[in-house]
Amino acid sequence: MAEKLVLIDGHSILNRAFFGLPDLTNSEGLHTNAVYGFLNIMFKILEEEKPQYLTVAFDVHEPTFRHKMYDGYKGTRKPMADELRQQVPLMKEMLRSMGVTVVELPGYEADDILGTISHLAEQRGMQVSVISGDRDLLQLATEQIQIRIPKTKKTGTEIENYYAKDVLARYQVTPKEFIDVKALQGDTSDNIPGVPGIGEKTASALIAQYHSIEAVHEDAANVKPPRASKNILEYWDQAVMSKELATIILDAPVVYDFEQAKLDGIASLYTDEAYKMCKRLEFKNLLSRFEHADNAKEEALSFTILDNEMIANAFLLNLKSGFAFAFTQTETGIAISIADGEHLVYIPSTEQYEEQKLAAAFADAVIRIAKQDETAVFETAEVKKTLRYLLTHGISLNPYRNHFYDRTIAAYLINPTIGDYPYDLIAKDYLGQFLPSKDELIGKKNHEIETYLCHEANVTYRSYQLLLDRLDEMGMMQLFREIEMPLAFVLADMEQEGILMDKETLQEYGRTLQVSVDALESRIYEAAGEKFNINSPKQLGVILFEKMELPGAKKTKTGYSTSADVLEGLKGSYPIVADILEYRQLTKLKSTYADGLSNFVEADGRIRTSYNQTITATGRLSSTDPNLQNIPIRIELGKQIRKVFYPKAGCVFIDSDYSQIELRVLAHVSGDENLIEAFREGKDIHTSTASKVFSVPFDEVTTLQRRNAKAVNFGIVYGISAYGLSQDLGIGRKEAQEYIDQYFATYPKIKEFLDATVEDAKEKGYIKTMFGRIRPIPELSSGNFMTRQFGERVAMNSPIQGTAADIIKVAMIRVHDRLIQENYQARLLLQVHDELLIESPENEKEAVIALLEEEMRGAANLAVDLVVDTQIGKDWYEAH
DNA sequence: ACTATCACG
DNA sequence: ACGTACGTGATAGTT
Repeated sequence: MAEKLVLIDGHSILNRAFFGLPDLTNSEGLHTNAVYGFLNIMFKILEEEKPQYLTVAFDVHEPTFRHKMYDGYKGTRKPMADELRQQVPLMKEMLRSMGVTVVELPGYEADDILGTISHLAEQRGMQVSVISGDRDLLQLATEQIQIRIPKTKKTGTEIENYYAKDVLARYQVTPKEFIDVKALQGDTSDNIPGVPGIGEKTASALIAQYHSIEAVHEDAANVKPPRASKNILEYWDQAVMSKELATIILDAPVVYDFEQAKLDGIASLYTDEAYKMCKRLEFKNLLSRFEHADNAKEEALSFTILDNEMIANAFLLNLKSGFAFAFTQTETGIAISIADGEHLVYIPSTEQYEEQKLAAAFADAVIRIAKQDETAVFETAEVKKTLRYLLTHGISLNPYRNHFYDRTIAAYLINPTIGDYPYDLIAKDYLGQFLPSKDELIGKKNHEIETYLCHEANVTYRSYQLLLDRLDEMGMMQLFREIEMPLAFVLADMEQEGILMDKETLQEYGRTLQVSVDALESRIYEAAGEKFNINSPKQLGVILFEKMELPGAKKTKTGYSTSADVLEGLKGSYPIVADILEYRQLTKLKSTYADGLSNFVEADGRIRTSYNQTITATGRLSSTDPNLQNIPIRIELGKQIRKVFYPKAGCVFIDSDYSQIELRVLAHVSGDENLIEAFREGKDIHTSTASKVFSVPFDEVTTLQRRNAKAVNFGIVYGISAYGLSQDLGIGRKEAQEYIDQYFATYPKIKEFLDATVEDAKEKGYIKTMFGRIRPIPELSSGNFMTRQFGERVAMNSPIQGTAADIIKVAMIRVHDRLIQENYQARLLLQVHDELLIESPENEKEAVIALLEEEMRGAANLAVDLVVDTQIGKDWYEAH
C-alpha cells in the first residue's frame, strides 16, 4: 500500500468550522468554535484515513500579495470576523502543541503550498488527500490526489470526495479544465475578472466542448452565444490573465521535509500540552480522546491508600490540625490531604474496616483536634456531604462547626452566578492548574475514585487561603463565617430529619386523578376528532391552531405557544381548551407530585430533600430530589397534597411565614417614609398601597384597585417594567406606565433607591445585600439593549430577594440552635423561602412557637417590624 | 441536551 | 424597533 499524506487547508477549514458551528466561548471569554470544529474535522479524517503524514497550510497575510482572502465561503468579502481572527493564533498554537507540521510561505497562498506539496508527494508515489472547503482546489485532483470537501450538516459532517474522475463526472470537465472554466467565468471573491457576459453555465459548456480557453479563442467565430463570441475576442487579454490567476502554483519554493511531517499514529497528537490546551478551551468532548490514549496525560497524583484498619486508625490517631478532607457517599471512603499534598491519604471502608468504624474514628480525630487546638480548621470540599455521612452513623459535629471551612460555599459567595464549583475549576481559577475532571476520572473507562477524592482534598487544601483572602477583600467574611457555614450544619440536620409522608394516601390520590385524566382525555380526542399526544405542545398546537383554526395563535420559535396564558383567553369560547387546561393541571399533579413524591419515600416513611446552598444567584436556597419548595397550594385540588405531609406521633406541625418580607426589606433599604408608615399602620399592604396610589380612602378601595396595587408591588420587587406589568394585568403598556408613575409619586424614595441601586451596580458591576452578599451583574455592560434591561431588573430585584434570603438564614440558625441548646425535641424540617416548618411534640408547642416567632422577628432589625404568621396543624395542609 | 410548560416563593 | 416581569426544579417531548 502506498503511503498517505493528509494536507489541510488551514484557513479554509477554520472558516468552515467557524460558520458551521454556534458561537462557543470558554470561561475566559475566548471564542473557540472554529478551533473546536477544525479539530473535529481533522480527527474524523485522520481516523478514516490513518495517514503516515500530516501537514496544515496557512496563508500568510501580506496584503501586497493577497489578491484574495480566505477560501470562498461567500461571494462578497467582508473583513474576517473578529471572533474568527482571534482563533487563528489559537489554532496554530494547538497544532504546534500536537506536533503537527504547519507550513506558511510569504508571497504565496495556502493553495499554492497545497498544490506544491501534493505534487511533490505524488511524484514520490504517495496517495494525497487535500482537505479544504474551497472548490478551486478541484484543479489539483488526479488519480493519486483526492480533494475532500467537508460539509457541516445537521446529521454531522459529511465529506464530498473528488479524484480526477469524480470531477469529470460531476462537472463534465477535467481538473485542469476547471482552471479554464474559472478563467472565463471569473470569481469576484478572488478578484478574477473572467470574461464579461460569460457566466457559470456558458463557461462550463464552452470548456466541455473546447477543453481550453485557447481553443475557444481560436474558434471564436463559431462560438455561441454571440455575446460570448464577441467578448472572448474583445477581452482576450483579460481571459489570459484570469487563467494565470486561477492556476494554482505547483512549484512554489516550499521547504518541506517529509520526515518532519510524519505522523506516528493519531495517538501521538494527544500530548500533555494539547491536553492542557483542550482543557483550557473547555473542549470536554475532545478530552475523552486523550483518556483513551495509552500514554498517561497527568503527572500522577501520589497518595497512599490506607486499607488496613490498624494502620488507618494509627494514622487518624496521629492526625494533627491542618488538613483538608473530602469524601463521597457512594463509594464510601475518606481522602485526607495534609501539608500541601505531601501526605495525601485515602482511607476506604472495607468489609473488615466497616463504614461505621471508619466514620467514628474519623469523627474522633476531628473532635480530638478541635478540643486540643481552638484555631484548628477542617477544610472540606462540601461540608454538608460529610455531615450527612456522619449523621447516618449517628454522629453530629454541630458543637465543632466553627472549625469547618467549605470550599464550595466560599467559591459560591465569591461568584454566585456559576452554579457549579468542581475542584478542577477551582484549581484552574485559583491555582492556575489544569486537572482532570471528575467525569474524566470516573468515566466509563476509568474508575479512579481514589484519585478523584485526593484531588478534591488537595485542591481544597491548597486553595484555602486564596479563597479566604478573596472573601475578606470582598467584605464577606462575616457572611461566610456567621451565616453560610453554620447554615450548612443546620441544613444537614434538616435533610437528615426528613418529613413523614403518607404514601398510601398519596397513591390513592394519584389513582383518583387518573380517573379524571382518562375522562378528560377522551373528551379532548372527541372534540379534536382524532387521538394525539396532548402532552406534546407541538401536536397540540397543530390541532388547536391549524386543524380547529382557533384564534389568537402566538408563535414560539418551535411552533405555536400553548401556554396557559394563551389558552386562558380561549377557554370561555372553546370547551376543548378548558378541558386541556384541566388535563394539564391534573397530569402535572399526578406525574410530578403523586407519582414523583411517592418514589422518594424511604423505608422509614420519611422523605428527604436536598438543599442546595450554592446554586441561586441571589442567595436563596433551592431544593431538589425531591423539590419540597414547590408543593402546590394556590389551587385547592393541588393543596390537598399537603395533607400527606404529617408529623410523627405525639407531634404537631408549626409553620411560620414572614408576611411581605420583600416589601418590608424594600421599605427599610429605601427608607421611604410612606411605605414605612403603611407597614406601621399594620393594615393590608396592597389595600393600603391602592388607597395611597389611587387617592381613595382605605375602606373604599375596590377589589380591582387592590389587585392592581398588588401587581405593582410585585412588579417593583421584580424590577419594574411597564411591559411586564401590562402583561400581568392584561392592560395596555401605557396604562401600566401610569400605575408605575403614580406608585413612584406616592413612594418617591423607592424610585430614588431603585435608580441609585442600578447606577451603583453599573459602576461596580455587582450589587450587595444588607448582609454583604454580592451578585455580579455583567449584563449591565452588555452592548445588547435587551440584555442590559434585564441587568437593570436584576439589579433592582437581587438586593431585595437576597436580603430576604439572608434574614431567613439567620433565623434558621438561631431557631435550630435554640431547639438543641434548650433541649427541645422539636426540629426544623423545611424552609420554603419565607416559611419555616417545625415538627414539635404537643407539649412543647407553645414554647416552640414563642421561640420560633421570636427568632424570626429578631433576625434583622429593620425600619419596619418583621411580622410572622404562625399556624399549627396535624398536617401541612392545616398548618399553612 | 434542549424546549415548553407549570409548580412554588 | 425592540419584546421581559425576579428566583428556582421536575416532567414530558423532541433532537
